[in-house]
Amino acid sequence: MPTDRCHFHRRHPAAMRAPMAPSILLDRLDPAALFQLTAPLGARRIVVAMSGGVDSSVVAALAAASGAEIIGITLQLYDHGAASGRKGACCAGDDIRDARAVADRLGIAHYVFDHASAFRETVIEQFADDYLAGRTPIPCIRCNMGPKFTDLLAMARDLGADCLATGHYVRRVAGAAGSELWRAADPARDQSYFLYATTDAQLDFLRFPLGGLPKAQVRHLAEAAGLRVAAKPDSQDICFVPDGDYAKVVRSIRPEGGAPGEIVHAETGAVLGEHKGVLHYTVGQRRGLEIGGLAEPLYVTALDAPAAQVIVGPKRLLAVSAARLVETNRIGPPSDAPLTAKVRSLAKPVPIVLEGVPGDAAAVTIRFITPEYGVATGQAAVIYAGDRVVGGGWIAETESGVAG
RNA sequence: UGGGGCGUCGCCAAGUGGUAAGGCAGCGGCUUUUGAUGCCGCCAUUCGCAGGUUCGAAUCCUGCCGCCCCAG
Repeated sequence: MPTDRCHFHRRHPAAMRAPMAPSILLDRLDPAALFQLTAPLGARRIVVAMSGGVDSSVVAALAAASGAEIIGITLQLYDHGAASGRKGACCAGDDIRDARAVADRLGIAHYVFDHASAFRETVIEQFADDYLAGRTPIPCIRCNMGPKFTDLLAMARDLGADCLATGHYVRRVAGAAGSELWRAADPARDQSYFLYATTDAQLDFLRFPLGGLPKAQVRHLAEAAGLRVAAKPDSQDICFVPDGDYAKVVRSIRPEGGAPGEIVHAETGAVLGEHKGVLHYTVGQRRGLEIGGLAEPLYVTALDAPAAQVIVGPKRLLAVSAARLVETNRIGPPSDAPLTAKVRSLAKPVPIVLEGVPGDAAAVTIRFITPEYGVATGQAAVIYAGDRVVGGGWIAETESGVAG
């Protein structure tokens, strides 16, 4: 159990209204296959990570229909009033109420743990520090690594669960050498990028029942199960940033950061203007520089946090030929197949050559066959062999140039 | 206070009698479980100001204002 003090909100299934009638839609899916558990499921205990969104709610519904004993757990990750009524958030305020309502509806147990202080330390403060250092953080991965796949997973084990199921769109595939992590069947929904840091041990215990389903079907399942979250908007943006103004969050955490400075041209060294703080920019960014009068748009090519400088230049200066990854993780066996890598969540995987062996926090270098643009330190690079996640790491350094 | 040049959207800039291109910046939207990128849309009834010529001018004429250059 994590160090956080936990507030229990135990719901006793017996005290609930009678579970809903089994849905035809749910019946069509084989629970044993969805949750990768051996029968009889009646003897199994599944913990479901419930964020209050559609996806994890459907996982809970699928689990509830499986015949296993189900315990829903929701982590309260933060609690600023501004978040409570917000669309697309998770894990605070209304979302916790939604999760509880879904659990009630399904007739399953539901615990809420106050995880706010741990989340603040492991995710939000790291997020702020990354920005102050001129990096572009990606808190969702840190959140998966810590609160979800370490802390919550430990809770599930303590509760005697056979597995922890989440609503992530990613597939867990039984391979010859153990569990493997694969991209979701629905490529538009794939979330494997956010899960590259999952360890083999964690993966062994995790289940992702939605990995093989298209999003539309998940919505239908939510409707069929009569879940009030069926039409809830997908979460997006950073969950703990109330209105998209992440800079405000950074300043509230680290008031000393965010000093204004010069905008400098990468090639001429000319000072083109002033910026309102390095934390407002990321490599590859175009908008917000407020420098006009040029024939070509200007992009941020680098951030020099110590000098408080934003370095800018034309798009061609964004070309990156290689990136050094640190704190790497490896999932499953190494692969001899041609590899690809994603350097942003929305990027397409591009062909790379791997130098070094990822895993055990080792540093490796990925070399792009064709130049990649907008590669920012602090982001993750995730390495794929086909649809399988081989591993990944944090981008610590990039090598500019058009040569592959 | 002689000569020459220029003054078109925040910036750059086309347009020299026919009823204001484009780029950059900005704004809005789409897309998106990170930050970006990308894409789409919007963005000067008005051309330093005031008169005049003309059916019609940012484009021609006059005056004024401002800026620049060369002379002194």
